[in-house]
Amino acid sequence: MTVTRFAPSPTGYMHIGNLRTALYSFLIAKHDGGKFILRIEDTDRERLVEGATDIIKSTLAVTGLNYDEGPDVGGDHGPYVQSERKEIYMEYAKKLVDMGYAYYCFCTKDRLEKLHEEDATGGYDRHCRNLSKEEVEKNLADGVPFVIRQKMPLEGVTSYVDSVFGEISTANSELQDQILMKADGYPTYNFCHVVDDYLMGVTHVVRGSEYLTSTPKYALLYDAFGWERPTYVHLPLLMGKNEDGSVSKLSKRHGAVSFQDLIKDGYLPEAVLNYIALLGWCPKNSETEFFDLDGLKAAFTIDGVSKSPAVFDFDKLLWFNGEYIHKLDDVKFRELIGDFIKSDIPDNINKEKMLSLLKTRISKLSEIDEKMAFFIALPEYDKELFLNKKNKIADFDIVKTVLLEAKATLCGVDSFDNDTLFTSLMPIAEKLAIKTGTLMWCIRIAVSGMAATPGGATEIMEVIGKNESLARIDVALDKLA
RNA sequence: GGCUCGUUGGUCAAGCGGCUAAGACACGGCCCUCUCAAGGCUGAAACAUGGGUUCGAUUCCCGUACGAGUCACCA
Repeated sequence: MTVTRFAPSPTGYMHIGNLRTALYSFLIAKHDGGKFILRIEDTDRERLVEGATDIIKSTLAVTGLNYDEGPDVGGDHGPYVQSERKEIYMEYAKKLVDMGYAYYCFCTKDRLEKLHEEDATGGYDRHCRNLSKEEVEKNLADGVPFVIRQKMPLEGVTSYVDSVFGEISTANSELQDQILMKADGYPTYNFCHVVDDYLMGVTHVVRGSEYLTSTPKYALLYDAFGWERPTYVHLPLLMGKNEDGSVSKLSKRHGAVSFQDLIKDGYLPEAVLNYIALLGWCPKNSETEFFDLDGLKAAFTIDGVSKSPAVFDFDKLLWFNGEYIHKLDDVKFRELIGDFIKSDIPDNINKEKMLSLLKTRISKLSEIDEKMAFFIALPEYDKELFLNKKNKIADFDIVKTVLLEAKATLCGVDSFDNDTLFTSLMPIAEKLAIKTGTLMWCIRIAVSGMAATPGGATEIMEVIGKNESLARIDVALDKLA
């Protein structure tokens, strides 16, 4: 059975790149009907951020990436928080020492720093690699602080096959005797993720390509323990576009790059998920780009993952988001938009009508206030706005005539709905021998004060009601007087 | 700097030895229209570069350039 995991460290917000890793990891498991595990990697005690784990969990929850095993869900391989597994790692590390694949190192941080100053590219000089058994025992007995390092082979080459990038080979001489267990008794990522992945039965290790070159070290660990190596699936990086046109790893300076920032900005989780699924992966033989989670589960295969980094394009995300919003039914839309409406809506406004007018004209929920402002209050505008070449409105006389006629007609209309308004006003066009466009242009400018509006003149009047419509026409007439 | 990986239009990308080199976003034009949006049609726009291999290379190999990643008691 395919078993994958998402193993974030709780150091803050949920980066969109992490979310994509979680998504792909989830999809690889679920495409095969396998299991998806959440594991919290909190071994760096200094970078821990309060509440970060909750953000991770809630993000997975709202995106539907439900895990079969994990903290607060349980499972046969718990605990799922690494700080609660501390003893396990020490046990396995000692096993490695006994087998000759690791060793105690008593070098102080000061010594390491000095080493680095002398030769910045040299790395650790393996000073403790060949300490005698007696020396080690004595130090241990004396309580000298220690770390445990992996004993890398000095010669030869280590290779592994990545299912996205193919065979990756590294000369063992490139490999540092990396630290497995830190002086504080906690393991490093380099060690504990291997132990946990094995113990939890993870078959596919899915992670960003920044691990591509360190994976040989992990493969060596599997070999040392005599464990079968997992399938490695490294994902292309997510990039952001810089102002000077260059690209670099997607980060805060590129804009809102955490999932919660995006949501706060009015993006829909479904749209975000759909968009990031397509960053670095392409479905086989699909003519649509629209996928919900079930669609992704069915379509996702590893051979569709690309090797080259993908630049995050906010324009396309925005387009996707707009598409998702437009497809919402009105009830759902009203529910979602509620949190984003900050302004007070006066009683004269037909809120439902207004929102359905706006629904197809916004691309993210946060645009709502700005887009509906003119319904609430007539904006300042200049009478020049009435002039319009396309409708052959070259002077204000015709505008005035139209508005006077419209006012007269409107006063006698009681039912201010779109259809009634339209059929009531149309005779004016006939009477004045002008086009519908010309007639409605004048009225629309008067009731909106804007050159471009969501909806036509009659729809706007339906929203703002009779009194307000007439009042706005009077304002226009005043301007033209 | 060493090592590793990558390179198809501005962006996401299909392609897996022979194609007029798909599609999507963004951009331009036209249509529709009660302005806008949506929708329909349409246009411009790409195989980094030099060598091979081959009857034939975007596709395979090597070099170059460019880009990225990585070289922590961080993950």
